[in-house]
Amino acid sequence: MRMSTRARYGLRLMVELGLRYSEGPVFLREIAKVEEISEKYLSQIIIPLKAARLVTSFRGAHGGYILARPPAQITLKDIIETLEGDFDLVECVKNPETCTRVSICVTRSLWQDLGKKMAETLDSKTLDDLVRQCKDKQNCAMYSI
Amino acid sequence: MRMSTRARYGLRLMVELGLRYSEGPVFLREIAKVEEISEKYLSQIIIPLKAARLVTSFRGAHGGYILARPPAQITLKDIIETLEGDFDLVECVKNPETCTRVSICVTRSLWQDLGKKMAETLDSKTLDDLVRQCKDKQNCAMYSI
DNA sequence: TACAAATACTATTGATTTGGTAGTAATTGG
DNA sequence: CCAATTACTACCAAATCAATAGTATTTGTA
Repeated sequence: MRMSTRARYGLRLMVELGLRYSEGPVFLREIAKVEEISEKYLSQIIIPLKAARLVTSFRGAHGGYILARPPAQITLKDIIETLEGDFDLVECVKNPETCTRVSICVTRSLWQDLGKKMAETLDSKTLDDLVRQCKDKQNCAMYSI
Repeated sequence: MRMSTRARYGLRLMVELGLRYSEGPVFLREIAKVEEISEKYLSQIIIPLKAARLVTSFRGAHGGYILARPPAQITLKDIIETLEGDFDLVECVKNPETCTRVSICVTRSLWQDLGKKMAETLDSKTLDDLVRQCKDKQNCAMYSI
């Protein structure tokens, strides 16, 4: 069971945006360089983050991206859910009508519980927690330029 | 984020074996019928469960499968881990040497935490919990024959 | 001992998802 | 006007998923 690179890269992207939140819009190129991720790929990953209103973009010269709100107001659940989809581990959790066995199946509630637990765990942490950790390390990517 | 059908079918398979644990070996054909899953596919899924010593098989006429130990002694973590792989959500959790950024990356510990939480959640439940739920429902698959 | 019924093993396959790349269009500050 | 940036569309190779097919092996029993 692995997290997709979309979610992994996207989270790193958000951490970088969090580190520079007070400095205004950041070029994707810089983040790509610092995080050693393809800029083209990051530009794909950031689309859903924009759509979810976690990130705001500015086009044209001196454009860039900035968090739509302070890192402390963005939970990791917000981010992962946007990039990885919801935490309904099986289809029948959200759409019970897609399975004829829901009334007799005891596994459904397990998947429901597990998904809820994952969501809770991620909802209890904010982007700011990661940003602070990064700053505490003193050697996080953005500062090593 | 979805659980694979391997894990979903495999768990249902294990619940059925749990329901009949006291009755000796069960034919895969019967479980396939009751759970409405392809017998051929189930025969693939049960291989890792056997390898993990969660299930014991008997070949030949009047063969079948039976749980290797009582349902109360099999956690759901045992089952899901066997079918879905470990709970290391990113490669670097288990193999830090595969990423040059582990020393500066703050996302690694998050993935580690989340994986651990999932494992804990599943480790706190046993197959017997699901078997009991099924029996309580009075209408679980094995009883509806 | 032959046979039927079951598991064990090996290979294949179509569909989907993943993890990107490439190229062009649109926007905008200077 | 131009350079720099985001936005959009299309494409693609590789891996994974969800099976299916067929054959081999084992074994209780008639």
